[in-house]
Amino acid sequence: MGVSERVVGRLILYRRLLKDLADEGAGYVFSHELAARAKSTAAQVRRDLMVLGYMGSPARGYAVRDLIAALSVFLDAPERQKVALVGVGNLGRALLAYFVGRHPQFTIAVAFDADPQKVGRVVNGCPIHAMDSLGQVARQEGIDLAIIAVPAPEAQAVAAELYKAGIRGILNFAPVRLWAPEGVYVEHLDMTMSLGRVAYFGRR
Amino acid sequence: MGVSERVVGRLILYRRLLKDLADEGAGYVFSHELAARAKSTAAQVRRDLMVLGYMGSPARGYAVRDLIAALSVFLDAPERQKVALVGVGNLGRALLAYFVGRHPQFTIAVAFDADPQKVGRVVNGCPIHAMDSLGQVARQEGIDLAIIAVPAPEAQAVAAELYKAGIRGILNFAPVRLWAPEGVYVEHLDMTMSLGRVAYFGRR
DNA sequence: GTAACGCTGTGAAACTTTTCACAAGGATTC
DNA sequence: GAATCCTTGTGAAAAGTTTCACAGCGTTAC
Repeated sequence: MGVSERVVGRLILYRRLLKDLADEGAGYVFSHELAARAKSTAAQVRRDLMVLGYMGSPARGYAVRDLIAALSVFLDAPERQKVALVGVGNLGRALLAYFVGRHPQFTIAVAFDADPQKVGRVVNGCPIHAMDSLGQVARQEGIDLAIIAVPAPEAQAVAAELYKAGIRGILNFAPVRLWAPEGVYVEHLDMTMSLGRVAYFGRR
Repeated sequence: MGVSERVVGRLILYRRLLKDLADEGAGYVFSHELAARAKSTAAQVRRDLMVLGYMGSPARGYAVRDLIAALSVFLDAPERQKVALVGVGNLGRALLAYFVGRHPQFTIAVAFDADPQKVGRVVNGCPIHAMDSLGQVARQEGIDLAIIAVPAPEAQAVAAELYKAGIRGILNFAPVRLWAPEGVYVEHLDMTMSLGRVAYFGRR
């Protein structure tokens, strides 16, 4: 029973929307309401939620709290996952600020940078280590996931070090298609490609 | 003849890979070589390239220079497209540094921020205007596209202003699903969703 | 009670995307 | 020049994803 990347992405979105609903005090929600917030369709929402096993009531819809709980059981690891950030340039610092605190299921536990000036500092509560200690520190800290925010030419070498350190997933911001061994999941977040697409479709 | 988002994304990737190949001095390339670099398959590459009308030689493959040219005719606007950045926080500054210079087909012509401290400054060659001048300045400068890098609660209001100013495409970094009018293309680049997916698939 | 309503869960249809498989054809070798 | 090789372009099959459509049901109205 493998769930596709698309479905998982939407489930993550639904959970966020449901948290907004909970904050607004909603107790129940219908698939078409969730769909309106997700800019999707009711049928799509119901189909996606099938993978959870959780069932809504035909008359009241989904209990917001319970559905959030079911989504969290499905999406989250039993324990908080530790993330390493590699590359503390402009983008890396922005990512630290963006992720720190906001997401209880992740901790950016350590960062790495090649610049000796940055090594030893603590940014947003995250200590910066030397790049050549990557493997050792990552193993020692029990890091599960990594975010790569280094220049394109260095990304593949960084990834190789991460694989050796036993990392299981990578979020790659460098505009390079990374090779990954069996069993490691890599997501490429290619901002240049995204802007290119906006430019293409933005003129019909 | 509508080309899908996925195909356009891969064409953008192929052009980047072909530029690398050109820099390495390659004159011709086979579909399976391009596929290896794109972490894809030869059949996929050939199918994607069909939309260009450009044809390779059965014996030599694709002429690198010519294929780059055909891709550029397909992907790029006739004139350089002007982009506005809205929100010059940590992420906005990182995006300015990331995009400026590197992409001849775009210019980040102006930026906007709500903080009066930042208004009037020039970051990476890009002048920062007040948020309430958004509509006026965007029209005046003839802005085609926008990048939204403001906090989530402000994103929809910013988008509404951009629509009024006649923008045609948006790249949205805020974790909010934006509503868009007919004819405007919005791409959601949701970093939290991406990290969530890495966390999910990174443990099988 | 009973009827009416409008929802969920889900088979099946429709549509989209990827992969297969092969005819056609240049280049190279003999 | 004929044979061989390995490629491209593309119909057709396969796989994947979304949408349709409706049976079944809890709730509310009367």
